[in-house]
Amino acid sequence: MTSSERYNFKVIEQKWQENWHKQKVFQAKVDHSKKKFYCLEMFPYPSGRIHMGHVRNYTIGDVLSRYKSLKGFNVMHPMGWDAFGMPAENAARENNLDPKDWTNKNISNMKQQLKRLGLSIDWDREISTCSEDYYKHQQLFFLELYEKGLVYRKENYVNWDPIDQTVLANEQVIDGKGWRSGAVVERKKLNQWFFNISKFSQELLDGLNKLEQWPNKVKVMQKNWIGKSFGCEITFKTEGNLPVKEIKCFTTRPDTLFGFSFLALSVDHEISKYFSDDKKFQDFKKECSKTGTTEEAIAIGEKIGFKTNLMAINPLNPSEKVPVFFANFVLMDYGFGAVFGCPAHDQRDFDFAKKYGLNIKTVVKPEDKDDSFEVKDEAYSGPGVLINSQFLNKLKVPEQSIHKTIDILEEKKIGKKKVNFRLKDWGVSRQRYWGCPIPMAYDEEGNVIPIPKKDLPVKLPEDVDLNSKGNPLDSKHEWKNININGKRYIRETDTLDTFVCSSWYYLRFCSPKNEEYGFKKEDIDYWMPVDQYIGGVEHAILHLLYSRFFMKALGYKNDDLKFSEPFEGLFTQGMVCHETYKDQDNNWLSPDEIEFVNNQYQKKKDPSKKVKVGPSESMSKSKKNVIDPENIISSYGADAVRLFILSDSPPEKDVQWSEQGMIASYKFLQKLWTLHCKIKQKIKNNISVNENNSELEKFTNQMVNKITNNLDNFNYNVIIANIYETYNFINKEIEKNIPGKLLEDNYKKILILLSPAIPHLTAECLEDLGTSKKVEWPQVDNKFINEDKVNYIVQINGKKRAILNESRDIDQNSLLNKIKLNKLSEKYLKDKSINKIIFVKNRLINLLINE
RNA sequence: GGGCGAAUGGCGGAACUGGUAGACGCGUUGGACUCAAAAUCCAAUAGUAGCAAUACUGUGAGAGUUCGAUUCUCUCUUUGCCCA
Repeated sequence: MTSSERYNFKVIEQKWQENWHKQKVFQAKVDHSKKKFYCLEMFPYPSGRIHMGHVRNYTIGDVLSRYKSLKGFNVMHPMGWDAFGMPAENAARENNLDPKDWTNKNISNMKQQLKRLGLSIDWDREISTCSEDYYKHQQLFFLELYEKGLVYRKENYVNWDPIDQTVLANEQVIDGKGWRSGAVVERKKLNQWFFNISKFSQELLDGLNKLEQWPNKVKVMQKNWIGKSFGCEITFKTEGNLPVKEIKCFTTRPDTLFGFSFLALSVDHEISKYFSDDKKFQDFKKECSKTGTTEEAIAIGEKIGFKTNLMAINPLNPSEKVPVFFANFVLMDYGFGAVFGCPAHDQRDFDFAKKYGLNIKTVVKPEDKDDSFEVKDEAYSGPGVLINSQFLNKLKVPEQSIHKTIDILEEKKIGKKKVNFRLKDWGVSRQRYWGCPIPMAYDEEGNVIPIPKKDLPVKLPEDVDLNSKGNPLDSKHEWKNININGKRYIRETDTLDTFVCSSWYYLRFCSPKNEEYGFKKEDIDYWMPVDQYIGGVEHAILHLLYSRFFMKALGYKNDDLKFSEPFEGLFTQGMVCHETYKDQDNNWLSPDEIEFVNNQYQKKKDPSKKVKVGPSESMSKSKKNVIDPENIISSYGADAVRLFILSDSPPEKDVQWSEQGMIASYKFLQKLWTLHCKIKQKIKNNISVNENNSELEKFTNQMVNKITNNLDNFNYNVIIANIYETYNFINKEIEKNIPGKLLEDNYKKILILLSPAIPHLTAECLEDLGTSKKVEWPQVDNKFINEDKVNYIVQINGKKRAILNESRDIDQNSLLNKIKLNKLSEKYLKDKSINKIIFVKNRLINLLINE
């Protein structure tokens, strides 16, 4: 392309993308002489088309990868596909396709789209979780974890969709109904496979402290999710007509034991076996199953109970006996499925006690109230002092009371100090076709046997009937019935949760082609851990916690793994938002259906219809406020899109999509090219002047400093501002006479500074200047950072009155003398005495005078 | 209800460990070019007063610490996210 032409992004972007591809510029190889940098963005689900969220995510990662690479790191920046999951199965069913074909077609389409963004990805490492090459290793990991005792099978409640005959994830239950069938979801017990993640609760919690480069909020979320609570296990003696002598409870508030007024059990508590013939209890149990399984549903739902004839004895006050209930708000997963109720100091217990007319005894008063304080309309759960609690009275709640009570209970051998975690084991069974088969089988008696490792992989069968009710694998008899060592078995037909696939993919990228095992030790020893992981904050808990667990599980009883945390650095980017539009009938409208005429929005085909503009929300198909990246890239080019998506907001915050902003970025690149042509001409003319123009050099060095700092701190929006600043400066500066060599050197440095954000245009410019060798990130010459002259702020009584440009490191008295020579002193200091002077070296001077 | 964060021009947002508030972009206004428009270029753009130099006010509200606070502390308001 010759300099006089308008910048043609279509030609140039394609040219460089091909160039990078042919020369394998981004191919990563283990090289122990260089420091590695593993940059990973969360891999996409192959839905068929990329969306703006991907553009933002991968642009951020690309800027980082390119920058690190220019800085001399050996960068690995891979990409793959989170390719198992329900959408493929649904799409396949609706359109009568094979999920595999559907997925692979989507992958190839999305790959093309990603390539058009000019990402510095090593495509030789591409992986797809639905390929046999990937999931066979996952099956082996499953067996390894099984051998280590980290995988087990148990009965558990699930959200069951009675129409689709399938298990639903919590997020697929909307208002208590199945998201697709609309059927009322039931709680059903199913045998499922579990990963023993709770075994690592403490480790997962402790590990967070080491993750210095993680956003604090993510660590806090994980900490809350793991939910370590410190409390006490108390054994209550019981009396009644059942052969039950005692019930174990876990509580975090043993100090309120004197306020004890009932004991509540989960309907699944072992005691429930004595009620199996009790019709009323069974009805009650059915009623309970209508409340969802989430903690929130339980908190909001009405509290109901079923009274037993048992009485529990307060261990600290044996004359006191309280009723034992089954209650819907007690979960078998928490503690022992039994809690003691103290209505005065827990709102849930309070509501329950009111409903069943139970005693409400106040045992904590706020510090500022006297001992006659009584809980009336709502429970009091704040801090204070214990009252009405005999020997526990006057203890401070919670600092003293909990520990002290536990000590007493331990002494009396009634209770035991105990730590409890909220984190539950990870149920990984899914009753679906399109997932990784679980390599297990059952004999005729239902005993479990792992599939022998030599028989792996358990391949997902093809040509299944997706329209069959329930799990399609169940009716695939020729696949299901197998023979191992001459004995008949039935395969496990559940497949693994797709979160399992994404829990170790970062390892696979290190050895994507390794046949024998999921990774090669020498590869992960070099590349792992991931130096920077980038993705949406919506994965703050599950995916990141599961990945952390998987790493620990692989390292369990295995000394080969040298690290336990997979992601050294984490960055969570914000979403891409757009205004929402509705017509008069409250139907969502997409941005292409409307236009802006005469200061108002109207429908394109029907200008008489008014359009309501709603708040800007994250782009989603349901609200139709999506912008298709492919169209945008076609109209404006990859560099322009990259520039815009980075420019408007800090990357960790949401960004507002703006067509005007997009156009501005596009125009700016045209201006940059025009400037490039001017500069090239100037270099060519090579004016030899003796003038020593150091302004350009100074600016360049300061900009190297600024952009480097901003890159290091993820201030990518500020980098774009720096790029604009640079343009503004140079565009003016080149009007001056600048020696050709000086101009060329500085301009090249600047192009390198811009290259992580806009790689195609800068590559073209560098080539146009005849740069052929590999470029490096420029160094800062500190003499340009610390200038000889400094702007001193002159304040009088704390108010800025002037700025004096004086020599660096000037002392207070010299500066004061300069001020006295200035007209400033005439105005402000005449006939006034200076009481005090505050002098900050190279910054400011503040004169305090009498008014 | 609990935890964490946020609040700066018309808008998105800058401001290093307390030291020139509003970088940069969008929008708006005026001008140049043009028969005209688009594109492009130049200039202005926190508010109030003033012809102006300039002065005063100003970072959600109120207090506090300080010579000096967008930045630190406390209270409140609004708002976002997570958990319930």
